Amino acid sequence: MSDSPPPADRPQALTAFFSRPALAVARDLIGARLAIDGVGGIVVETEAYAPDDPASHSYGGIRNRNRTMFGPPAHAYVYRSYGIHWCLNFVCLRGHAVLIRALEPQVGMTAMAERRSLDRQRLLCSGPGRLSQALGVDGTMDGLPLDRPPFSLTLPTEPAGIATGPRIGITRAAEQPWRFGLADSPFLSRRF
DNA sequence: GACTCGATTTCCT
DNA sequence: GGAAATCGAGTCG
Repeated sequence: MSDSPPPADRPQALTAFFSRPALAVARDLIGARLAIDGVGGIVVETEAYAPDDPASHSYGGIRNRNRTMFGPPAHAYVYRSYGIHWCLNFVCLRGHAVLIRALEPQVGMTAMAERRSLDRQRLLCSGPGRLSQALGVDGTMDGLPLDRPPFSLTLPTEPAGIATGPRIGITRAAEQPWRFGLADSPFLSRRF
């Protein structure tokens, strides 16, 4: 056990964390530290999507595009939005997923600025499409496990002051307050 | 701050 | 074949 003890505890903890409904996971992810290839920051905004939710990709059953949402928890679900942007989600219970909408940049900000052709921190990751561009997320990361590189995910140790509100950019079930975030963070895609 | 437009994939008819 | 889509940048006022 002295050579290279595989930290079997961490991945299990991550799997357990994500083996819950998206609503619970989305709330508890606020304050987590996410990095991809050493580029990332603090999660400040999420949204929950569930199988019985008309706004969710998983609504209506399994399809080619949403296959990953029905796979094992603690994996990435990446899809293209409006044909232009990539969006990063984390798979929870079967058919549940959490959309990562905004980060507070902390590490690798040079790489982010380069990918985004921007230097203003506030705009680096304040939105799902921007975040994906800044972190280099694309379709090849769909289905990758979150407990191994290039992903690095550290769960929050203490509860944060969480604000809730209606989700953004959807037409069905738009009234559900399934958006979560740090109310006073300047890095939100939109204020609550 | 509000509005318009771009550009691609997926799914339904 | 066509509409809708978990958006962002640019423009106008």
